[in-house]
Amino acid sequence: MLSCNPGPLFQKVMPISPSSEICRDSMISEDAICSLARLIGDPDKARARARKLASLMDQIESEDCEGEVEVFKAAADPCRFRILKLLKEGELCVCEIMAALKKPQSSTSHHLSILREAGLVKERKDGKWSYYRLADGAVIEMVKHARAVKKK
Amino acid sequence: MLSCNPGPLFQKVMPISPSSEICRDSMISEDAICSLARLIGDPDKARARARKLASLMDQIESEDCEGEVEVFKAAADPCRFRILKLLKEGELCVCEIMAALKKPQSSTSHHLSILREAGLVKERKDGKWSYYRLADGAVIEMVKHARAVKKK
DNA sequence: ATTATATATCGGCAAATATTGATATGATCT
DNA sequence: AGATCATATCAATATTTGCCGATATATAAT
Repeated sequence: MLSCNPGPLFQKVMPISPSSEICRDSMISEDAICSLARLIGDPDKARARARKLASLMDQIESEDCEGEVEVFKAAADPCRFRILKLLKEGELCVCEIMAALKKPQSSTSHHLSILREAGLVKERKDGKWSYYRLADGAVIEMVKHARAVKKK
Repeated sequence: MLSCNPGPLFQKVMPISPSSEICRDSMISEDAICSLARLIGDPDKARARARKLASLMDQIESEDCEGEVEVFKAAADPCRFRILKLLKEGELCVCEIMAALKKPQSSTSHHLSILREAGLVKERKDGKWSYYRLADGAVIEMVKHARAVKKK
């Protein structure tokens, strides 16, 4: 996989080796260390970079990101994104959303359940009707920034 | 599909019918009109609601949302989301990202290309190395709001 | 009670996406 | 030039996701 095996480059930055304290403390892999070998000629920089990478890796392993990913997944579909835009104007019942999207009832309901479980929309039952609305102002902000990203 | 066909409920809100000016002007479907029948006993409210829905539908048909959806799709994957978090701390080369994610080179490169094409990250070439960084502050803001959504 | 209505859920198929080894490209070093 | 290295792209497979008809559930009207 990694073509970056211990070789000439690696030898030159020996101060950072698999046996160094950076490796022991943070479980940083030999491959990772190895990739730092590109900083030839400056072992100090390489060491600093290894430390940084090590701390990033620790952070990544500890934090879970399933929640955020679920939110993005929910918004990452044309139908569901349109639903979010519809709901910006206020709450609507499934019937109306279905009509606006021109999708069958089962599809509409399914998309709504994904949005609901991800926390993007909230449901309010009233008799046999279900009304959906945006869960939070954060949803609108998120969409706004997504648009800003794409603008460039 | 729609069980909401012209029936007793529909008859009661006849003022809003497929032949009304709302229908003609905005291509609002009979199904949509029909779904408004739930506002029985208040044709004025129903008419207002039909107009609102009609304008929402027009808006939805005209605006394209592919850009935003592409941004969300790019962020909606655990690997790619981790990459975004990694890059919050500054630019990294593919080699380091690959090491931090513990994914093969081809996967890492592929994910980076998706992030790049969606506009979330930028690339800088330096010799044989490619350095990636977040494209914009808007990316961080977007992630922040996604987290806020999930917090509840 | 029976029927009609609004929504949710199931199930199977089709389309999209992720994964990864193999190969290609392009840069650097010897 | 030839070898090595970092990254990108290709191609085949595996997994996930969307779609929609059929069915289930629950509420309200008759």
